Amino acid sequence: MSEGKSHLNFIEEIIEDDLRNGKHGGRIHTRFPPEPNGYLHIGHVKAITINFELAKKYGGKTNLRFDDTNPTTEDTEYVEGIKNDIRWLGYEWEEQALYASDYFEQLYNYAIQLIEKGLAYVDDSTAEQIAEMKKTPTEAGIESPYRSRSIEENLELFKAMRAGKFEDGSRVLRAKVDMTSPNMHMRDPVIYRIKHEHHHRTGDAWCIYPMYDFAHGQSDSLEGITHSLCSLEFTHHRPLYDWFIEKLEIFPSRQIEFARMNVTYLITSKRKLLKLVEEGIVTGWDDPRMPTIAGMRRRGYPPAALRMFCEKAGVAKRDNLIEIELLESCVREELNRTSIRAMVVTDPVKVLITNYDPAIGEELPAENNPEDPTAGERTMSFSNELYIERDDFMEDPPKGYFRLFPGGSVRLKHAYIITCNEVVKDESGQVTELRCTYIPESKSGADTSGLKVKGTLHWVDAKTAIEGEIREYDKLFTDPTPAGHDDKDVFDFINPASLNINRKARFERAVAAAKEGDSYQFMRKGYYTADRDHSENHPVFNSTVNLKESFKVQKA
RNA sequence: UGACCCAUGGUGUAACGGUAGCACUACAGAUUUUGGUUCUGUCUGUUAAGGUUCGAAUCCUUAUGGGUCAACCA
Repeated sequence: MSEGKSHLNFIEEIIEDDLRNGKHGGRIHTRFPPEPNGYLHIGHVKAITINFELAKKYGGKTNLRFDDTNPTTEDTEYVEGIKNDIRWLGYEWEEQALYASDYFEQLYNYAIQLIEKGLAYVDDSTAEQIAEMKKTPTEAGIESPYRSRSIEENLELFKAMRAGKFEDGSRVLRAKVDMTSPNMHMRDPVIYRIKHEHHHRTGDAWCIYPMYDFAHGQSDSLEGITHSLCSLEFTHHRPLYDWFIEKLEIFPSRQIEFARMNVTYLITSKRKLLKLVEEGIVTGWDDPRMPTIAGMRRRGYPPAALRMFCEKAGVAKRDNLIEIELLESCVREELNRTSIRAMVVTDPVKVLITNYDPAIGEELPAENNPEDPTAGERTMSFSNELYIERDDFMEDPPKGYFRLFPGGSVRLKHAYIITCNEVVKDESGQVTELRCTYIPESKSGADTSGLKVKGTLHWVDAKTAIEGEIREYDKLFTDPTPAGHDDKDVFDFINPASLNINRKARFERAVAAAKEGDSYQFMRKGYYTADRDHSENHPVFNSTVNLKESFKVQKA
C-alpha cells in the first residue's frame, strides 16, 4: 500500500540526493549548536526538531554542541538549562554534549596553518579602523597596512597573543581573503581576538578566543557533521565557511540555511526577552507567558505538541509568520487526546436542589477521558448544594442560549437534569442562589425520564469542592508583530491584562492529586496545568489554552 | 549606485513541464450528556509583463515587492 506522496522539504531533497550519490558513504550527521548565553525559545525548538528529526528519519546522528567561543556572555548555568529543555522536548544527543571550547587547541593549530600558508595575519589596527577599512556593501574595502606582514612576524605575534603579551583589543588575527568582495564577511574577517577573561570551561587557559566563523565550520568538520543546518541570516557566512574548509583541507561539512520561524504575538529576541524579565513585566524566564521552552513547559504545552507544531509549520527558505492559532491547535489536539477531564467552576454561583435530601449525598461515576477508555473513571460528590458557572445562567436569555434560565432545564454532566424555579438576588441585583429541582429518574447512565435537554453544565459539590487559584494567561502583546514596527518598540504593545489571577475557583476533589506539570481539561472551559505552586489543599493551575468556542455569551 | 536569498488562498506548506493539494483560520450543517471532540461541506490562491512549449506555479528575461549582509556577538 502506498503511503501517498512524500512531500519532502528542500533539505530532505538535498539529503536524499546525497544518499543516492553515496556521499559520505550514506552517513547523515547533524548538530544543534546553541550558545550557552540564555534560555532556549520557540525559535530554537524549530532548529532542534529539524536537526534531530532529519537525523532520525535518515538513520543518522545528532550532536549537541555548545558554541562557547565568547567567554564574556556564556555560563555553565545555561548549559544545564539547555540540556534539560532538549531532553524535555524528547531528544537525546549522541554520546555526551560537545563544546567548541574542546577544540580550542585544534583551532589554534588551524590558525597557525593558515598563517604558514600566508592566509592570515595579525592586525594592530583598532576595531574602529578595521571597520572603516572594510567600507560598506556598495563600496570596496581597502587593505590594512598590516596585511603584508611576513609569515614569520605573524607567527611570532600570534604566539605572543596566545602567551598573553598583549592587551584586549590591541591586536586581532585576520584571514586574508578579499577586501573588495561584495560579501562583507569575506573582507578579511577577524578570526581571533584577545580577551583576558575567564571561560566557563577552559578557565584561564586562554586569552585569545576564535570568532564564530573560525570555530563553527571547523567544529562541524571535526565532528564529521554532514549537513550543518542553520538559519538564513548565516547565508553570507557560507562562502567563508567553505573557504576555511578548503584552505585547511579538512572534512567538508555542508552548510544549508532555512528560514527561521516567526509566530504571531511572540518575540524571540534574547535581548527583549531578557528585558521583559528584568523589568518585571513577567516573573522570570519560565513565566507561562514567555515563548521560552521553560515558559511553555510551565504553561502546560506538551512537548509532542511543540514537535507537531514545527512539523506542520514546515521548512522552507521564505520569510514566514505563522499564526499562533496553529500552535494552539496542536496543543489542543495533543491535550484532547491525553488529558484527564475535571470539573472546575471558575466563577461560582450557588445552586440549591430543593427536592434533594440535605442529609444525604452520593458519589457519581465520571469518565476521565472520553477519548481514551483506558483512562478509567473517578467519582464526584453530589449533594443538594452545588456550584455552577455564573455564565451558565441568564435571567433573560437571548435565543440560542441553551444553558440555565428561570423555568428552564439543563443536564448536570454525569448527574441529573435540574430545572430552575427561583432566583435569589442581593440588594445590588446580583444573583446569589438558584433554587432548582432535580429529576430523580434522569440520573446519568440510568436515565428513564425520557426528557431531552439542550444544555449540559459542569458543576461541583459545594460541600466538598476545594478552593484554589487559577492563573489565566492571555497574550503578552496586543499586536501580532510587536517587533515589526520601525516607529514603535515591543514594549509599546504590552498587554496590561496578560495575567488574571482568579481566586474564586472551586475545584472538584480529584484535582487535588495533581502533580506539577499535570494537564487537565476543565470541562467546557479549557486546558489547565498544575503549577509548581500547586498543593493538595490549595490547587494552583495555569491556563494552558482555552477550548474552542462556537458560542459566545453576549453580555448585557 | 552592491551582493545574496525569496515570492502559491487570511496563514503556513505541497505540486520537480501535464487535474493547484494538505493543514490552520473563518463560515455552514450532522453527531454529541463538554456550544469540546468527530464527520461533511463552503469561501478564498500561483506578484506582474513578456518569452520557450502542444501544454508553465514550475524553465528563460525583465519589472515589482519582501528579506539579509557593513560586532574584536553567535
